[in-house]
Amino acid sequence: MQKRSTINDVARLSGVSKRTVSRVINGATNVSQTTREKINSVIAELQFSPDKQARGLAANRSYLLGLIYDNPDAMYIDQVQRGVLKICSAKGYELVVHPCTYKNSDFIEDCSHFVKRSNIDGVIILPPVSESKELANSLREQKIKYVRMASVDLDDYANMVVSDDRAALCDLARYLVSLGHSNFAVISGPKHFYSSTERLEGFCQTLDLLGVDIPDERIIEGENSYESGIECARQLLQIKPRPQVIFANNDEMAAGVLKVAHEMGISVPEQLSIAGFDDNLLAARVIPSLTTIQRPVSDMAILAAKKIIARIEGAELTEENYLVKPRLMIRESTRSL
Amino acid sequence: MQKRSTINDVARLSGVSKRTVSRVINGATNVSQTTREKINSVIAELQFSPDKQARGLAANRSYLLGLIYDNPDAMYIDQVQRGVLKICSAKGYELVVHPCTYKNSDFIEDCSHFVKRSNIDGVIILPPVSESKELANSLREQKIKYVRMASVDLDDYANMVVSDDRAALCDLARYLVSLGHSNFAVISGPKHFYSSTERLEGFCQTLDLLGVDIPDERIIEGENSYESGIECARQLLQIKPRPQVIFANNDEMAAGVLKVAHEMGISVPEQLSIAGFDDNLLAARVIPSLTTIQRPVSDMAILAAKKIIARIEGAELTEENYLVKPRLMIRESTRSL
DNA sequence: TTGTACGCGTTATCAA
DNA sequence: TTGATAACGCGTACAA
Repeated sequence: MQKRSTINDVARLSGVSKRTVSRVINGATNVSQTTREKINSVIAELQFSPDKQARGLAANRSYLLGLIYDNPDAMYIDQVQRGVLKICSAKGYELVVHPCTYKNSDFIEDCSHFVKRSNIDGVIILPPVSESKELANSLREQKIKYVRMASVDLDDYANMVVSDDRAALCDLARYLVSLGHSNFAVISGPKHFYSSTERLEGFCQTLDLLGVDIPDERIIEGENSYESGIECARQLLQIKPRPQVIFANNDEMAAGVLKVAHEMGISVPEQLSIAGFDDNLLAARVIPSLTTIQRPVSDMAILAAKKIIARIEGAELTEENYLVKPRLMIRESTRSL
Repeated sequence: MQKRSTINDVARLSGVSKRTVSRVINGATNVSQTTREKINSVIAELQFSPDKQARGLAANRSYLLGLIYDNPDAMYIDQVQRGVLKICSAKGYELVVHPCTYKNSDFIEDCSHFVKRSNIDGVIILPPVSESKELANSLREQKIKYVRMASVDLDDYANMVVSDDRAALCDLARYLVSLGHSNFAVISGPKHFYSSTERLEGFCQTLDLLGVDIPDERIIEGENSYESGIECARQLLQIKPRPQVIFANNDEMAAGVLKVAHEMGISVPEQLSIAGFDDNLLAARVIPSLTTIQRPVSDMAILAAKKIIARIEGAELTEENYLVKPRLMIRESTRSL
């Protein structure tokens, strides 16, 4: 295996200076058609590609994108990674991952240390970490570009890709009411997440519009885990009259509800309808399969990657469409009365 | 925010040449105690840390580790990533991910292009891609160090971290026989994966030792997907006499079996015991929860990261323990007669 | 439109 | 034990 060819080789074989080669590589316009063609053919022949390190050192860029997240849902992460990579590897960037622990007290420090030592040009932040104002501030101070994926519009649109959870929950509420239900209960997500509030409000307000009320004691706060879903379900299912529908803030908790219903001999969906959120691996696999809401994760990831690269490369961002709408997936766990 | 301090700043403030600072940074021994201390204090004061790009350019290293995989199981990927990161970020490396598509004809080319353009110092390869001899060869030609995670020992031990699936399946077979079963069926994985063969053989040979035979028509080949599990289960469950136990090569397929049993009114585990492999998200969540085999994924990932870094840094690898053994997880889907 | 020359922040050779 | 100084491969003022 011979050594990699450099810009100097290309220059020499093309009979021009490396400055001109550099121009061609970086797509400068002021190069004559003929020399450009000559250079390109030599580049192709040598299979030359510029060295990232050297390039980064000279231009103060690393061609590395970061991904910061703390999400228990691995499926989500995987989809995001693949989506982002589709764009960024096509544009010559690599993706450096950084899972973190939101709850740790040194979380901000940990992330800002990461962006510093990794030298990334920009970073995409996933929910729920993306909701952290402190992290965004810290990144801004470090002059590092970021894009946050979230369920609420909590920053300049240039820094956001948001999924309209609220709208999706309106759809779900309408669907459930159309099934004839009026006796609802909710296991919400942790209140300190904006996404939980968005979903809860979208659901309740729509029910309210349709003339359905949920008493306060039938809305309890879970922790988005399977175990928490079990615990909350136990509480809700002993209220009289027993709820006919339970909406859980995510599929993990909905799976917990399913488990409890099974234990208690309550048949789903005959005696109880259950709906979740995420459409994760579980949703289609459990018995009965879960009615849930699917976020267009891949689309969001692609959008986020495009945005962060555009910003790194100094493109002007038009007020483009940065909002995506999740989709209701109707399966077996919900039924009409 | 001021500019980052460089090795020159450190040298100037310490009153030495930057060559000496470089020595201290890289832990060379031939520096006097006093100058070393002086330099270290200046480094601490300036919060200096060497720039990765420059370092890479000079030393022909990137301090980047790659992760190549094509695995449908996102949980597995996530665990591996976190495990690897635990080690590599502690040692000053970042992790660059590269999901790929094994089946594509340009798969080898795609991966080798990745290692070329990303400039990674070494790469960890996950199953099933890790079984590809072609990929390993291609990497070797490119003089790039790699570590393969797999179920079989198919390379020099320095390049491998292997999980002893065969041994785990012996355990499972013994357990199931101890339950009193003798009427078995298997949904194996694709035959072209070594892991499928390892598991199948480990299972069947142990049964054989225990005096239990599985007729050929009760061993069929699945594709490791949920849908494939359903299809195979339909086939197996209409054989007379109906199998009392089905082992599926992974949990996804086992979940498919569960689904079919439910459809056919066969109660699990009363009339049918089911076992899977992976202990993925599904296993503990489905009803009844799945008896399965858990790989110590995190341990393997950590081991792989340690190995690849040791090799990059030229450490001598002793014939250390590179074999880990998966663990039988007994849950609700299996029962004695 | 093209080229010269220098800088980016390190490591490494060689001499002192 | 230390220090000039040359790479490393590329981008970019500035000049032509």
